[in-house]
Formats: sequence, C-alpha cells, structure tokens
Amino acid sequence: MRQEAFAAAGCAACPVRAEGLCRHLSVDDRSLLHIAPRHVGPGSDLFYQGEPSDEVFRIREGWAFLYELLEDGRRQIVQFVLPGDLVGFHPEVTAPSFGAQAVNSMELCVIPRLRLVEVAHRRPNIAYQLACMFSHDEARAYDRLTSVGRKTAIERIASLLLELFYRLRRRAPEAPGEMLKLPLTQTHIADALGLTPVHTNRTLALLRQKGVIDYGNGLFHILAPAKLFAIAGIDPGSGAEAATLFH
Amino acid sequence: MRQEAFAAAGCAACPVRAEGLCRHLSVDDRSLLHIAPRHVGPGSDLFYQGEPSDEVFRIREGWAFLYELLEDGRRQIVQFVLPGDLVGFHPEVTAPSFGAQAVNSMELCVIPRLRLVEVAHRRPNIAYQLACMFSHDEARAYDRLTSVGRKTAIERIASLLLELFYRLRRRAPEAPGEMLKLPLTQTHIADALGLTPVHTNRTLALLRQKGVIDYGNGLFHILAPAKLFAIAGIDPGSGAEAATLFH
DNA sequence: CGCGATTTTGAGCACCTTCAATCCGTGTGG
DNA sequence: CCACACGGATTGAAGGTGCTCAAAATCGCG
Repeated sequence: MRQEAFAAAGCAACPVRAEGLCRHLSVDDRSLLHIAPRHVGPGSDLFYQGEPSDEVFRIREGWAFLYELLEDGRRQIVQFVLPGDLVGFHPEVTAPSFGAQAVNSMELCVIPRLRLVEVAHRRPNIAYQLACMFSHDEARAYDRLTSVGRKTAIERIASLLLELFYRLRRRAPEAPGEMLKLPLTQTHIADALGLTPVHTNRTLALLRQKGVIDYGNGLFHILAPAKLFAIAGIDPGSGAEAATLFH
Repeated sequence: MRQEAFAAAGCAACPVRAEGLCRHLSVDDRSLLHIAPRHVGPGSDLFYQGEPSDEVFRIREGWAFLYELLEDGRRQIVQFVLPGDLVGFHPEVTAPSFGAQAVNSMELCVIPRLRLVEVAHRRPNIAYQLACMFSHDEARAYDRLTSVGRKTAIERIASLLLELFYRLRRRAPEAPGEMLKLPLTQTHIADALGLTPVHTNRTLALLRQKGVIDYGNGLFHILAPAKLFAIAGIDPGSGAEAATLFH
C-alpha cells in the first residue's frame, strides 16, 4: 500500500518523528493508522468550527491556529499549533466548537479519526499519551485564560512571546538564543490576546521602545529576557506559570 | 482493608458512580485505586498552585474551582468543578500551574495519583476515558477564553450562566426547569470572567432589570432562556458553542 | 444585637476601542 | 521600469466599556 510505504519512508525523514504521539508508535501501529501526507497553503482551513471532521492532523512543518468565531465576526484564537502537535482529535464529540487554519505553508500527516480511536483502545500507552497531550493543552489554555482575563495588554503580549519562544526552543535547543521566527501578523497576536490590532501595535512599539524586544519582517528579537519575564509577571524561578512554560 | 470496604460500600451509594471515570471501573480497578473518602469544608484548598500533589479527587458532592493567582493577588478562576468531575490529575507534570479550592462543603473520593497512572496504563478504556475528559475540559476552556477575550460583560455573564445551567442539568434532568442553585459569590463569577465584582454586580442587575434572570440567596432563576441565549451570542440550534454546552 | 462578608450604588478615571488616514513592503501587470 | 493594488504596520484623535476608590445597605450568623 502506498500509505504504508509513506508511513515507513516518510517517517524516517520526519522532523517530529521522535516527539509526542509518534514516539510511542510501533511500526504496526503506524500501518494501522493509515497515515497519509498532505500539503496545505497559508490560510487553508484544516477543519471548520461546527463541522464534523474525520481527520486528525499531526504537524510536520508550519504553523496553524485554533479559533472560534462569533456571529458578528469577532474572532478568538484559542491556541497556536506548532510542529509536533496533534490537532483535530475530539473524542466523543462530532462537531468541534473551534476551527483550525494554517498560518503558513504546512506539511501534515493525516490520520483517519476512527483509526486513531481504534489504536488508542488497543494500546494503553497511546491513550495515555493522548491524555497527557490534552492535559498539557488544557494547562496552556488556563494560562492563556489568566492572561486574557487578568493581565494588561503589555503583560499579555510579553507572556505570549515567552510562551511561543519556549515552545519553539524546546524543539530546537540548538537555535540561536533569543531570536524568534514568528509567521504571525499582529492581528493574529491581537486575536489570541483579546486585543485590537491597533492596540497590539502600540503595545509592541512600547516594548520595542523600552529596549525589551525588537521586531520586523516576521522576526522577533528578545533583547532583554529578564525584563520580559518581569513585564509578563512570571517568575522564571518559582512562578506557577513557569511550570507550563518550561515543560 | 478498610479502603476496599469503602470502595465497595461507598460506591453503591455514590451519586456519581455511573458517570465519567467510575463508569468504566471494574471492582478490581476500584480496589487497585485505593480510593478513600474525604470531607472538606468551604474555602479549603484541595491542592495549591505550584505545589506537587499526589492526590487526585473525584467529586461526589459540592462545588470547587480551579484558579491561578498572579504575584499581586489578581485571581483568575479557570474552571468550576462540579459533582462527577475529576480534578488534580496532571500527568507528566509535577507542579500544577493552578490551585483548587472548595466553594462549599464537599464530599470527595481521594485517589493516589500513582495508582491512577498504573490503572490507566493497564486499562486502555480508562486511559481513553481520561483523554475524553481532558479533551472536553479543554474545549470548555477554549469557550471561556473566547468569552473573556471577545465578549462584553453582559455576554460573558449570560454565557457562564448557561454553561453552569446545562452542566448541572445534564446530571439532574429531573430538576426544575430554569432554576439554578449557585453556591457562588458575585466575586467568584467576576474572577471567572475577567471582571471586577462591582461591574459584575451592575451587569447582573441589568439582566434582572431586563427580566431575563432573577436571583438572590444563592439561587438564580432563568426567566427568559431564549433571551439569555440571544444575549450570550449563542445560537442553541447551530451555534458552535452550543456543541460544548449540550454535550 | 453586633460583627463580618457580600451586595449595592455613586462618581471619576483609564485602558483600550473605534474610526480614520497614512505609510510601507511586496507582488503584479502594463 | 514604473504604476498600481494589496495586505499589513503605523499613527492620530475621540469615545466608551469597565476599572478604581469609596461608602452605604443588606445578609448571614454567632
């Protein structure tokens, strides 16, 4: 089968083959899962809010985000999805309450939902791994909720930059120190933080003016990490949020 | 063993024995889990933000909430915990980023964390059930995030009342129609929605004045459910949030 | 009855929004 | 090669939702 060939050949070259879900998959599991590759362009939707989908996606390359829309067009980005993440698996739920959209050009592994359910029921390690992933995502959602509910604009932006920085850094520890390649527009950041693009821009400018960060062309420099932690209201030593940040 | 006796005798009378995690537990599983009962009073902490805990709790009676505190005392309630819920299980994480506090008088089943990990690794159904619970909690967190990030005060309050109403109703379908017994203070509601108690009070008064709800003595009446849905910005027919609400 | 917690109401202020215009980098077509 | 269009970033000015500070009223409870 072509798909099994891909699962074998494709996985060997996969940049995220040793992380998350795939770390626990045996060769048998992989063939059972009927994994198929897919490429999607920027702005493509992986699945839509309120519409049932039978596909689960594992991200090999590229960024996406999960979002909810209100009737009048207001948008909340509830999570950013990075390489190695699994999205689209909603056990026991037919229609997801959120959609998923690609930010840039993405390489995905597509897994039929029922296959994953089947494997999860057969292999406790897989099911447990899924539980761990959901639990971790939940903790991040709680941190974001605290950010949006109780922090000022500058605190929120500092927190988000740190979150993204450490999520990227965990996957690529060899990458240069405080550089952050963000394929996001300021509108994305605004929608993730419950702000307007205008105020997001002003607040980013303020951070730049303070010498804490610099940015341009989709690149963010963290010039003063300690200051950024202080502004975010996170104690890198003992802060509770730091736990989610570093794990 | 006394604990096993409780697990047998206690479970028979447990109001949530047929829901969630316990639905899939065999008698053997139960004795393996070393379940022990506990009573805690209002305001007690089940576990603390940033402090490792080896106990997992299943709620038999009473309400609690999960919350995060900032350095300066700002508090965000990230979730309400109702009878039948499981709290305190953070796989692969030593120190939780949030704490849990009892709202009123509670009856709990306490499970040693390692026991639950063990059983989850042995029984795929249990691990899968955990994944389902986390996934569902995550979806609720996303809905709340959308609420706090993108909705006005009156929309947020309407959304929260509907969420709590339907969560309670699912467990007790026989309960009277639009009555809602909330053991919460207005400060709890404010902290869950990213508002101040003062503004929460004014907004609740506005809802009462509009004839949509009435309240007092910890009881909330939903006088006009359709209006409440409309104010919350939720379409009970096809709205995406409705999916999380009704499931 | 008296105390503390909670709810309620008032007035002024601030953070963030809204509306609007301009600037800039990139890609496209003439 | 330049004009043009387009999305995104930037800046300005005015207004509003929700906050802060403060005090009074009400409720629950010993």
